Formats: sequence, C-alpha cells, structure tokens
Amino acid sequence: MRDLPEFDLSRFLPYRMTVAAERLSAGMARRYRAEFGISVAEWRVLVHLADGGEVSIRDLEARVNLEKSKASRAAARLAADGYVTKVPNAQDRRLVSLSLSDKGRALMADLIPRALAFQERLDRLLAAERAALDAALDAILTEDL
Amino acid sequence: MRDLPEFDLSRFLPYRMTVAAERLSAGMARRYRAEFGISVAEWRVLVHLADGGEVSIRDLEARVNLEKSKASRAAARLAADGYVTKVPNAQDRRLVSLSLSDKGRALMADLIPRALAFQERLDRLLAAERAALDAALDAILTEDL
DNA sequence: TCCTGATTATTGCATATGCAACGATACAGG
DNA sequence: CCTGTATCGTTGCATATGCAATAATCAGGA
Repeated sequence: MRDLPEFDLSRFLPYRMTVAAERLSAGMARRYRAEFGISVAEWRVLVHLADGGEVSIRDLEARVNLEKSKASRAAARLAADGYVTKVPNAQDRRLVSLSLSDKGRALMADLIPRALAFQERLDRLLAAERAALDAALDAILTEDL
Repeated sequence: MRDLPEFDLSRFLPYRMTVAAERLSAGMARRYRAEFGISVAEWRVLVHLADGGEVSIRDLEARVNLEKSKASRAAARLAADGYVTKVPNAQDRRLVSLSLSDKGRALMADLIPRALAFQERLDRLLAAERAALDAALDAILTEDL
C-alpha cells in the first residue's frame, strides 16, 4: 500500500484561520448572547445601523457579508425585539428601510464600548504582528481565491 | 439623542478573521464537496486518519477541533460511504477505532496534493506577511480569550 | 463481587443555515 | 399604456448544528 504525502493540518492556513476566527468570535458571541440574546448576525446588522442612514437588506448583504436570508431573519428578529424599526422604503417599495430604535440605540451604547475594549485587548496581544496581520487579511479578503 | 461611539466593523478583528476564514475555506470546500461529496468536517477527519494509527471520536475532538457530535456524524457518513472503517476498540469498548479504508486512502491520495497546491498558492500570496501571520495565529490560538 | 462515579459515543430535539422559488415592485422599450 | 425583464425581500424546505440526555463500558473501592 503506497504511502500518502505528508500533510500537517495544524499548519494548513484555512484550518488555522477558521479555528482562530471561532476563538475570536466565541467569547464575544457567548457574552452578547447570554446578556442580550444577540447573535453574531444580529450584531453585524446593529453595527451597520449604528453607522446611520437608511439601510436595506441588500446593503447588509454587501457591506457586512450576510447572506440575504440570514440578514432578513436577523432584521426580523431585531424588529420583533424592538431594537430596530423596519418600514418599506418610500422611494422604492421593494426595499426595506431599517434603522435603530431608541432601544436599539441604547443597546449599542452598551455593546460598542465592550467591542472596543476587546479590540484593544487584541491590539495589545498582537502588537508586534498587527501590521503584517492586517496586510495578510487584506490580501486574503481582496484576492479572488 | 446622544451619539454612539465610532465603530468600524470592517476593522474589527473577529469580523475580519471570520470573513477571511470563510473565503479561505469556501474555495476548497466547494470543490471537495462538488467533486467528492466531502464536507469540511469530513475532510478534517480524513486528514487526521491519514496520519495513521487508531483514532477515536475524542481524539478528533481534541486534535482537529470538531465538537464530538459533529465528529461522530462525520465519521458515520465516511463509514457509510466506505472511506473509513469503524470498529469498537478492542482494549476499551467505549471507544471507536477509526481508520482509512483502501478507498479512503485512494481519496486522500487525490485530496492531499490539491491541499498542498492551495497551500503553496497562499504561501506565494502572503510571502511577505507569512511569518507574522503565523505568529499572530499562534498567539490567538494559544491565548485564552 | 457489587456499587459508584467517570468516560465515551450516539441520538433527540430545537434552532440555524443556505439555496431555490416565489410574490411584489420597478423600469425600460415599444 | 403594456409588456417583458430585473431587482428585492421573504419563505419553504432539506440539511447542518450544538447541546443535553442517554446507553454502554470501564475503573476503583468496599
């Protein structure tokens, strides 16, 4: 029986990156979920809405990498929970117009500082490698693989 | 209405890393799935089995970051497809003993070179940042966040 | 030997996910 | 004005996922 080529999964970038991303998201996701019942998809929607302006599902799909049914469901949950108002867009009634409610604004006033604190913690941990890490991620995100 | 703190999701590491990981896995996953019907979880199981030896579900959980029910189901599918043999461990019958069948070995003889080629492509793309990227990933994977 | 507590893999179940199909709306060309 | 085409959001559906509960097995001590 012929031997297989050597292959070390623990050095394989797609694997390493996936596990690292899970680690990074896990902590925040767990806390957000436990304290506020907010999922990662909902978090992305909220962040984009906090930027202001009228936002549609397709905007979310394009800007925060949420497949449209995922974005639609996240928005529906947030609207049901009162964090988000969802009305048809006046100019084009195919579109929905999402925006933060006062309750959603208050939620983000809690959440954003926590995210910034976590970001700073990562900055300290990765200080030396930060520039190269950003460059590598930019390359991966830009390049068409 | 008080203004919210500035927050740029596209610079937030958990988000960036998640999207980058999805990009990296997507290409390979799509091809493996289309050509061989192999999922990411099954791929991880196969790689670990290709290392040789008798492997249990708990080994997979510990070594390739697969939650145990995910590992169990992946192993069951691979066994059903004839890529893997699954028998109770003789010394401890609580454990299963997984190993590659000849068919599974042939599959990996196809898959591993493709993975190595992809790895090399990434190495070329990220040549300049590679060392720092590895260091950053090691830090994230090691540190308890 | 016979309990008791641990460990392991599987399965039930509720929820999440992604894709395709659909209905509603907009728009351009005739 | 009409008609065909494109875009947008939602939903149906099949599958995937994660957690908790379970059954089987083991190890150690009374």
